[in-house]
Amino acid sequence: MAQEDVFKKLVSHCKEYGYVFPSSEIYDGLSAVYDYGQYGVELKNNIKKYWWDSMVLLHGNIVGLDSAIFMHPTIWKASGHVDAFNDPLIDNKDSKKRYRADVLIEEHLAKYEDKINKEIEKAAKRFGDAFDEQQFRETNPRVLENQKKMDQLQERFAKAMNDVNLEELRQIIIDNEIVCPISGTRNWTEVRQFNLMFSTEMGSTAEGASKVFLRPETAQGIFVNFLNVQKTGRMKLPFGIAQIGKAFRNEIVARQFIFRMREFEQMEMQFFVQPGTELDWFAKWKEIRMKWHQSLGFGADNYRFHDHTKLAHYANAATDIEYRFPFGFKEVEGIHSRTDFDLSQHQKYSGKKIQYFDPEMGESYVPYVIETSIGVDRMFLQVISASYTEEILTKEEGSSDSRVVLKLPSVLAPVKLAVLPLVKKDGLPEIAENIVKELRFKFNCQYDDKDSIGRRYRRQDAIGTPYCITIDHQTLEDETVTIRYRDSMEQERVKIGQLTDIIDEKVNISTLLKKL
RNA sequence: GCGGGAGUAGCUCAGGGGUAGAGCAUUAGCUUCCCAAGCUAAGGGUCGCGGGUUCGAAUCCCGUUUCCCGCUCCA
Repeated sequence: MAQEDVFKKLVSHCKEYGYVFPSSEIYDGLSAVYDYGQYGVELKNNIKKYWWDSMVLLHGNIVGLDSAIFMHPTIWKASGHVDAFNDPLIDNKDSKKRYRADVLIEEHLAKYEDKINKEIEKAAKRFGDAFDEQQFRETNPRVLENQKKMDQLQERFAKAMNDVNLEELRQIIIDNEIVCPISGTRNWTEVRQFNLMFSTEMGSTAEGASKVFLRPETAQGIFVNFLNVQKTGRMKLPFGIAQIGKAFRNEIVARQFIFRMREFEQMEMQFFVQPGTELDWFAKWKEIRMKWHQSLGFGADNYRFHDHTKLAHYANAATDIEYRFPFGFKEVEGIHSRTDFDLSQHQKYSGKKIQYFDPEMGESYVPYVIETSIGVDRMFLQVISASYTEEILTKEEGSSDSRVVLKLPSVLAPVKLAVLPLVKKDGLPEIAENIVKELRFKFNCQYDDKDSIGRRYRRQDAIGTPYCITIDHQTLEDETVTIRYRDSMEQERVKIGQLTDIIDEKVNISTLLKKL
């Protein structure tokens, strides 16, 4: 089956079995927003718990934080989000290409510059040593003409950008007869602004309200709390701060199910280190994080690093951990060496000294930062697409049969076990109910006595329940039950009294953590 | 934004002017059988939305909207 079809089936499986629903579905949905259903939320919580414990529980020098989604607007000035991601975009209707309107105009300005320079070059050749560039610039009519046009355009462009006047930007493009480099036409759409960040009003009255942004990343909440955590926790470098939380981005297109959503959840850890040691720590965190992913057993071949050659303005090294999704290798987690960019920016904008006094070196400095940032939803998609399996089974008499099973790691599975009376009589349901009453304190359990036992097994397979406990007539005699394993479909007979220990050993999160 | 495809039951789809259908799923009961599809019954739909043509529209026409795929952007 084509991978694309597998993905489609996975998406509808998620909806049909209570993992992921399209948001606001009864009102025709809301593009690129999804809700997690009864099993989805359990799986998501388990993923978050596994990440949190691997960071905060296992590292004495990493602590947690839960900073607010609303933050002071200046934070986004300092981080560069306000200026760097506010591009005015324009489309050419013929070539269907989209451009940044400001870039088109800047390129046009550069053309005037080129023309002037060419004039000067020509003149320089002609006049030889006697050439006076300054005088030439001031007197040559063609240079003056171009210079004047350029200055006027520059002025008009700067004003339009400052005023965020999108209509004026379009008018500039039209007036200067700027054409699409591909189609060569001037058939332009309106200029539209794509804001990365969602904004809202803070303050209940219209007059007193001020604009605040919904955070586009959790990282800044960590940076602005650096001093609070460092001082109150008496933290010594190197140390880390971890946070799980929602973030919001106005993506231009948002697609591929929960891979790219407008509202999503991040698990970020910012690790503060001594300047100069950051690349060693970068390498170390690459290794740690890859190990975390691979501990889930989805196959080492399905992961790779994608090192960035083009770095963001704040980074001096960056890599992605990519997973082989049904639609190709895609980023799940980013690891960035962010230098001291963020803390320095906040130091500058807030006017507060954000530094660490290093007792060994006897001096203060702005720490460097290694960031690990993983998308919860992408991780969810990784887990579920690695687990989704369609199997053809051959029965003993030769007929074939199929099943859909989510082979989720037991530790992450939403429902750990189902307790099933083989038949709905002879006191078997009562025994099953008693077992559920006992086990529900430790595990997410289900009881089911509807339909044939085979159907009930298949239902549990579809939601990824790793263990089914079946109560049969032998139970009445010797207090044993069978455990049926989801992946192998094999069964094992055990004492009722042993169930807690047997299951706990398999589903306890520490089983995974010990592998790290 | 452009191009293409699609909206009929929870899911997969049929029906192309004349009473809204099937399979699976769901619920209740029967059956008691260790790996789906045994029996009986029930519930569930203003056929995406709005307008038009018509005695009559899920069906024809116009508009609109949502979703999916591709392109443009992505710290």
